[in-house]
Amino acid sequence: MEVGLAARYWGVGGRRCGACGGPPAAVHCRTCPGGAYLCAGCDAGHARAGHERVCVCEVCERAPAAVTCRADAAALCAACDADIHDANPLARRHERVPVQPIGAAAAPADPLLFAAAAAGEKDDAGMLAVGGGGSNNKVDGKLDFLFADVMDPFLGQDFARFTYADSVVPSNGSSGGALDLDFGGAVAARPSYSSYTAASLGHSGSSSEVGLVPDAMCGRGGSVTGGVIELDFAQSKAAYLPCAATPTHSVSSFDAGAVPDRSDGGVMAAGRVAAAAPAPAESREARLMRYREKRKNRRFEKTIRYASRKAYAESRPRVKGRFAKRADDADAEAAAFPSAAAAAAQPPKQPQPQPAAYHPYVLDFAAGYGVVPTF
DNA sequence: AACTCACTCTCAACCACAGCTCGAT
DNA sequence: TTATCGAGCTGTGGTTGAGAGTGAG
Repeated sequence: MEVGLAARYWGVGGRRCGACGGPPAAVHCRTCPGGAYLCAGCDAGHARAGHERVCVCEVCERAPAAVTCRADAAALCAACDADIHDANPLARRHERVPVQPIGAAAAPADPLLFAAAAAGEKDDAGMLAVGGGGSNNKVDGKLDFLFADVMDPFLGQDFARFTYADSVVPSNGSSGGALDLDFGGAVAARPSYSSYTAASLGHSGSSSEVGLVPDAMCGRGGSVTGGVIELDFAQSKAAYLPCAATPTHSVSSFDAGAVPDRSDGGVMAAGRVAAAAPAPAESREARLMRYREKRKNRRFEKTIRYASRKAYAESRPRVKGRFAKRADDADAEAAAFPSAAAAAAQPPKQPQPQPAAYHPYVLDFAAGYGVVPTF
């Protein structure tokens, strides 16, 4: 990546508040002559005056946000939007909507927050609810979002809200050791660990290119202590998890982006993160840095959560791509697929040429019915 | 400009079943 | 409180067909 582009992505040289010159600008006031970049503190007066303001691009922090990307949960200026979303086909599919002024009237103002909540999406609804614990101050709640105090609890997490990314795997329904975020009791969202599997965690057990998520991350055998996930791979899946043989998995939250780096806000116990309130001590820069790091490390490859199921699926007989009953259940097979059974019963007119990748264990059931063991 | 046709590309649905979850006992 | 049981759910991959998109005529 070019230096200039990297500088933009990492927010180097973000705008300072045009009013006080102190903290980084968080909003851009359209009402002020020529526009004004304001920090949170200085923005309060403009808010009271009813000025029309939009948040600053969360990537470059140098231009007013033009669009809101729901998949990235970020407001981006036009240039950053183009850079980020032209990067690959998946990114191009991100749904983006024009950013709305902060003071705009309630409901559909920011689809990222409000439309999603209305649609009943738990994670986004959680973002809304976290704003002030079901805040009765709507304006403040939105400002909190803009200043990352709402979104931040999610910045360190990869949620299933990246619903347009191919790598997303719905978290399973377990509640055991899964990371449940309980933001003031308003919502319990389950993270998807898909984005930091292969590279971040260093687990790549499958023969394919996909990442492998250890089951311990998915509800069993995990513990969270002090921002570090300690995975106990000896607890389960030792039989088939390739990574189980090297149980030295202690992943820092920075590396994995899986656990919010909170020293004051969240109470982590028994695999449950209770972040009752945003962490005021953590700077916006740090949180944005973590968000960008996570986005940078995002993986779009398909993620395998259960290696055993993959192995079974690969070894399972198929009919036209669909799973079929086991080959040893021949009678049931004949009943289910009489044409195939009849064809199989016919002696071959000519010896069938063996495919290039012929495997002695491949059973050819009427051309197209095969058992492909992977062991 | 509007329409048809052929072709390419994308993506959801389908299937069986081991393993998991969770409520009941 | 703990253990056990069983019903129901989840996730896995290759193929296919429907639908969208595109370009030529």
